[in-house]
Amino acid sequence: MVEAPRNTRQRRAVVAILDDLDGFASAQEIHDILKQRGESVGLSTVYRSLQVLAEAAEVDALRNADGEVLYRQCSAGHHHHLVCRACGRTVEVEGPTVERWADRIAEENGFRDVAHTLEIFGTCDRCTSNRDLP
Amino acid sequence: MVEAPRNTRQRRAVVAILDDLDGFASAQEIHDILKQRGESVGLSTVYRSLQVLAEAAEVDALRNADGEVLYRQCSAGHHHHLVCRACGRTVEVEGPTVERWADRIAEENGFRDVAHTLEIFGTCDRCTSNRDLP
DNA sequence: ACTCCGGTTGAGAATCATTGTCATGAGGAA
DNA sequence: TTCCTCATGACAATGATTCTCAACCGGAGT
Repeated sequence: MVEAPRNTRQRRAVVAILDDLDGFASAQEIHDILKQRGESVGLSTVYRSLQVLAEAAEVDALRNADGEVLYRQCSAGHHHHLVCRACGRTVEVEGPTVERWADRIAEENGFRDVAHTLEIFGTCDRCTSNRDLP
Repeated sequence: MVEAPRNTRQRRAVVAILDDLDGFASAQEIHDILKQRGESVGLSTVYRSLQVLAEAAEVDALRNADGEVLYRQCSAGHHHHLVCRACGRTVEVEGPTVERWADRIAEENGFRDVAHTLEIFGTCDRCTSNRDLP
């Protein structure tokens, strides 16, 4: 039988941050924000909490171009992301055509246990207009 | 003016490996193969060569689930990959519909300098039948 | 409210891919 | 061949992430 995770201050704090943020953020960024808010949580615990949440599909995880893992609280169901490289602001998008296409391609080539990654990166309008400021 | 890269034994050796392999491989794997073949090349040099080749778009690079960067000599032009998680064997695929979809989504949301990542992972038929061998 | 058990925490060490350093080596143009 | 550079490679350094393990605390039972 699987044990329900305990309701600790630390895990609540991490979830609260994810609630507030609207874009993707790294574990280290979340750790910093927690420190700023005065409800410090150990870095290891931040990583562990995010892992658990990601496995439970309560948050989405993806890698940026530098290979860092970013996390975000998302709506349920399979979807993809349009992510601002600069600020992490994110738009959730659906691509039912893409899903079918990917599965068909995989099947045609005899691949099993298929998964796919699809993310769109760009610079959002806000960050574009904030260029070259002092 | 841009200098042409020098034609060194080490770079030739790395390219030769990429020629032989048909799937994606990590820098460390390529380094190991070079060592096995007796034409040892420093690990730093393997990394540098692959970086240069990737920037020149002579090889494609992607990250596996563990965050490792994998390299492969691919055909020219924009395309995506169906990659075997177990052996790295790869099928190049095109998805013109996906490209247009991604660009349209980004534009509709005011994002600039758009790029996208799309990879399909699975277990290929060979690796599926090789399961559970001694 | 008290106890106790086992999951949870956190400071620091460890891991591991990747990058930086810099003295030495070797393309290749003249 | 000479010489100027860029390239190489052994090694150190980086940085995100994971591991370790003793101390801690949530919460179920009493």
